Amino acid sequence: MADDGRGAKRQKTSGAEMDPKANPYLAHHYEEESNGYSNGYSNGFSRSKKASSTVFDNLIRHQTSSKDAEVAENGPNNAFTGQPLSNRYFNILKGRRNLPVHTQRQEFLDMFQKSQILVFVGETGSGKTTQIPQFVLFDDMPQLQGKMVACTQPRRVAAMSVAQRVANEMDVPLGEEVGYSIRFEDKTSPRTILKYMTDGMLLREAMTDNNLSRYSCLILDEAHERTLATDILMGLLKEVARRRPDLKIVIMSATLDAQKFQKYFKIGEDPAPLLAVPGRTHPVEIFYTAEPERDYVEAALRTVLQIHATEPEGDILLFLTGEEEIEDACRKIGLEADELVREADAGPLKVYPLYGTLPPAQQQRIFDPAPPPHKPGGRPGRKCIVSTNIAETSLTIDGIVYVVDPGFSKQKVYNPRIRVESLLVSPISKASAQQRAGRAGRTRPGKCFRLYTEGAFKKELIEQTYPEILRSNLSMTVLQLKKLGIDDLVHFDLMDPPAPETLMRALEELNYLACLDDEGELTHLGRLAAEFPLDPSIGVMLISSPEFYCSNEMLSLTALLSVPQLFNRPASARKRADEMKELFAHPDGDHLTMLNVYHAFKGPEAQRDPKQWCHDHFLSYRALQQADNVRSQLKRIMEREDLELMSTPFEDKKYYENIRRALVSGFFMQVAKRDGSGKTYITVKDDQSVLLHPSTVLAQEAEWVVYNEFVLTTKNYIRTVTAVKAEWLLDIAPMYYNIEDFKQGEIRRSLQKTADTLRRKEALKAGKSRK
DNA sequence: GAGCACTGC
Repeated sequence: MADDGRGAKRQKTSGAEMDPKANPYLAHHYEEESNGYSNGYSNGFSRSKKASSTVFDNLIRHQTSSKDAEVAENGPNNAFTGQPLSNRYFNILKGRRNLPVHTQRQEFLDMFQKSQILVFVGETGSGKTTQIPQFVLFDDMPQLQGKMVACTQPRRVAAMSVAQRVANEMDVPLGEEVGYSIRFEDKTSPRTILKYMTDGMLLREAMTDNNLSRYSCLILDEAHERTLATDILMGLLKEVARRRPDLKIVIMSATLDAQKFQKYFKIGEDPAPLLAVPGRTHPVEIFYTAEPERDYVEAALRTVLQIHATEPEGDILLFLTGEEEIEDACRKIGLEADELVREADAGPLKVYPLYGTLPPAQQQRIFDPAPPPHKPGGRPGRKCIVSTNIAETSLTIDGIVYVVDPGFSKQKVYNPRIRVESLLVSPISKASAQQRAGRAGRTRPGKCFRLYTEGAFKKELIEQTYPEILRSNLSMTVLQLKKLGIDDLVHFDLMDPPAPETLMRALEELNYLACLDDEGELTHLGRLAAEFPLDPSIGVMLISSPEFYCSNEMLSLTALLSVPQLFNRPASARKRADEMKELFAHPDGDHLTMLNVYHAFKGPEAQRDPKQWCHDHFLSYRALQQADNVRSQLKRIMEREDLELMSTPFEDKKYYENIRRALVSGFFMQVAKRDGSGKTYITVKDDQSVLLHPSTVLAQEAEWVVYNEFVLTTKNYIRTVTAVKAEWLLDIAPMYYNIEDFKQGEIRRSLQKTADTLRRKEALKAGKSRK
């Protein structure tokens, strides 16, 4: 179909695109509309043909009222598609009109129309995440602009489930007018006008489109969570708002911290306008323990079973800290509950684990209804969800009446002095505890059992968890900011600026990696590294790998390093699991072992029944699948950037050596040297005394090792280690291994010795060749 | 002799 023909036809027939020229308020947008956006829109065109006119014909952008929107929502046809609205739609609509946000729709519109930036505070149950973006749609009419409204979420599951919910509310198939976009999955189409996405995804988009020009309105949800991506986006949006006066911004938050957001987004000297909507939650009765609990997992299990045995109907939500703890607890609760059924005639109890790395299908199971009684009239069944922090915020599960809160979660902590990021089980904040308790009052009055004393709550818990930006290694963030075109990092306006030392560390690290030059400017390598969703050191390693003839292998390894735990080691079968791991072990280290696992996984034997094969070999099928996913994403980027994919032939005796050398090209700052002849190692430059993690396959003899991570538990461990040679360090990272920069000691002596030997060898060679 | 919450076109 010819372009001009389509354009003419659209004006007459597409309701959503109805004669923009006739509307003086839209005239200036007409030109934009004929670029790009119209391409795919014509595909879905026949659908909207039936609607010869729509409610939007009579509305003026940014001048609508809540009444207008309500009339539009009342149908009988869908305002955006022209299709007749379903019965389900009208049923859901009734519920939506009962949400607290609904009563303030006009107030919201007034503020939205008046101000470029708006802070919106809605407590849980206010309906803000689902309703506000829809309020925006009816007034902002992105479909007439060829633009979209985006609503960011810190987590993938939330983006997916909210998008599904809103698609239902708007009576459209998910992925059409309403879609979502997360890593590995873009469920949107050219028709999409409302897109839920992860905050990280929007940040990624900002790197290629610094003005975020595809959007007419950006809604940052759950801003109070202060994820790294949210914090950077907020700083960025302040700048984009200046460059794009047409862009509307809504910051949504759940807590009392609203003033901080208002002040940060001040317009001139005035704080950004604020709209607060009360939540709708039922009262939650809080119980504390009289004495501190020694073993919180054990106490949690006891509490769950007690609730099941004695409390009236209602589902249970238990917060624990990690995957294994959760799986373990689920098994134990299941067993004990069966006993309760047999011995005390308790109702059936279904136990579901919930954590981020769980496959989506299994995550969905938490929404299954509670089991019915064993026999008619018997004691009611209930479900118990054992979850990480993921259930604390975005993911809401209706029907929860009892919350068990041991008061811990795994949190990232960063120590800039020794440049170590680690996960630690730490006490939660008061805000978190309140959030957790609130989960019990979604559908009716509930109870929250805190497994700590009231005194501990009041005196020991901090008010708010520190924002992530203050707890992270910022090398990737700094690289992203550079890529986003932020040159002056020191004056980039962040809500909570990180310590100067942390920034300096990041700049220094990027300089060593040659991602930034001595002036702090992005280098070609830095620009490339920013294209990869990887830590800069790993990105650099991958980019350099063609020089070591092993980019195919490094692609696999990089993918493996960015997914969770590969090796399963269930408490019940540790010995078997270790034996299986031995099958893949490479004497030179864990990186090579992981690579062996991946190759075996992709081999014909495993591929006959990969799930079973993984199970038999105590490997995480999910992790390997995820690695495969990551690998293809990284491969696409490699190809796009013209980085060559190659391998050293497996028969070549340099096959593994090349891989180990390539490891050094990225990990040269994560190197440790054996201390004398003992078991301890010393990290290069930071002089930390560390031990090889007991999970390593590496024999203790290795003089020098590169390590993937530092694990702080009972002792200082380095995990995932591979043996390297001192001469490679000098050869591959001469800038970092400039011997004069090292203080006197074992490491310097050893490097010096290596350098001397190398020089003698060179001299010998030169002498020989002269003869 | 041990433990990865959350995210990334």
